[in-house]
Amino acid sequence: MKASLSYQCLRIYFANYHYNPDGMWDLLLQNLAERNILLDTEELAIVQSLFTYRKFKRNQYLLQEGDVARHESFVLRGIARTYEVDEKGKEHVLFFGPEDWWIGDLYSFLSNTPTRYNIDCLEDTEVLQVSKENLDVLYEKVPKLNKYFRILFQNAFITLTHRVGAILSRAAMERYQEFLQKYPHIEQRIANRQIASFLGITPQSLSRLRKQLAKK
Amino acid sequence: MKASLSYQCLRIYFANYHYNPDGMWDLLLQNLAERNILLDTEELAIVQSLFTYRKFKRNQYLLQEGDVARHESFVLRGIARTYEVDEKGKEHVLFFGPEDWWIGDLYSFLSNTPTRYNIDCLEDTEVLQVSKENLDVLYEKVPKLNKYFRILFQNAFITLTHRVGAILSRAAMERYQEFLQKYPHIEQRIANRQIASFLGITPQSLSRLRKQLAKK
DNA sequence: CGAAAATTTGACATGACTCAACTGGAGTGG
DNA sequence: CCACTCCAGTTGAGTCATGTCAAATTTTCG
Repeated sequence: MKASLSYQCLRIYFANYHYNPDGMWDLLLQNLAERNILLDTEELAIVQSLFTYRKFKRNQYLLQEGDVARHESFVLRGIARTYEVDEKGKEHVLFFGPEDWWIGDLYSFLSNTPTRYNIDCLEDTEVLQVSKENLDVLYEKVPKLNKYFRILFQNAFITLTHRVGAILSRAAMERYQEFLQKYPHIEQRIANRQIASFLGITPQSLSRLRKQLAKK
Repeated sequence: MKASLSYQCLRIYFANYHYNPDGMWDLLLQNLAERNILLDTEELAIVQSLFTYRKFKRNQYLLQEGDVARHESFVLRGIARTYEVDEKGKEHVLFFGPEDWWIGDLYSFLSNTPTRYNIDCLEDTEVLQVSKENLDVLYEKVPKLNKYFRILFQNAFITLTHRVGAILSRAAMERYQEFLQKYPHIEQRIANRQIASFLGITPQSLSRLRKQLAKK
């Protein structure tokens, strides 16, 4: 199992000529380091043995409604989105997951129950994935990862709290401007209807907001 | 109906009026235990030395906009609310904090910056508070608390994600019914206008929803 | 280049908001 | 014990932001 896994990773390295094998772990390690989590050689080896590298094409799904989320994914390149489909068939974007972010359905992942969300790729996307079993081993063998994810979830909680506040108390225009200011890099890479969906408005409404902004 | 509710509150009030010092830590320890965090005698002593017990009256503030959040609070009894005031002076409830929950403004707490939120008590409320300095010491001396808060924030993140999904994709009526189902114990203790604010609608709209429900 | 998708625009509908008035219960003081 | 006030909740009428549906236009991508 482990052997074939390594082999597969190796094969993917070569298949993906854009990707530098030596640098594959840099982004994750940097992300850890930014939260003051520094791994020694042994810990790094454990991490490397328990994560799996995967590539997804644009429009390919990482997770589909009804399936159980088997992995959490750290995005190395590209951008994914998590969305929900309502009873009228409309999509509602909950998150964008560009490089250096984690994506997945935590609830499904932890509880082993079918997810209500879909996650697909808005660009060709590369990720490092960890399964629940492996993550449990990781927490066991590298306890400092508890601190890492504690900080990660703390920040996610703060961000989401702010987002709920924005939806509750600010008009669509204000939310759009906040979005532009907060995620300028994402805004340029994704379709307006995705942004509209994230903001909780229709593409038509967003178009009108943009028109108003252009006037000024 | 109203009478029995008042009576119940009264009963609870008297039952807890003379707080039992020996039992003060039970709720927190139980909360830890539910997440498989068990403290030995030494660790318990450390925790007890770094938390502070405080009582607040109904309508009293734990935190006011513009101040820096110096503590995170674990609610032992009563119920608090976190709300934001928009530029028109309207209040928007982000969270209710009944017993067994944590409340505070994490962002202000961690970054040492003035908060945009207010936290006040909807009932007489008792809490255990920890300051940032003490929490840092705690993480240092009782590393397993990283795991505790990691799990806590994980769950908070899941709950908030669900809430954003609900706001984006479901009508007011549906959100209200979800709220009733999810927090039946809270619903009976707080004013409708607080619930309306939490749901992101006006008290008038909520009143109309309730009328519709009653018809059926 | 050409088909499909995304965006924009217009006309109209609607759910939720605002403002204002009314109801009823809780608390207060004469 | 009643009159009075206060406040949450309810109800009604009119308004407004945003949604819906449909069509025109632009952009994307095979």
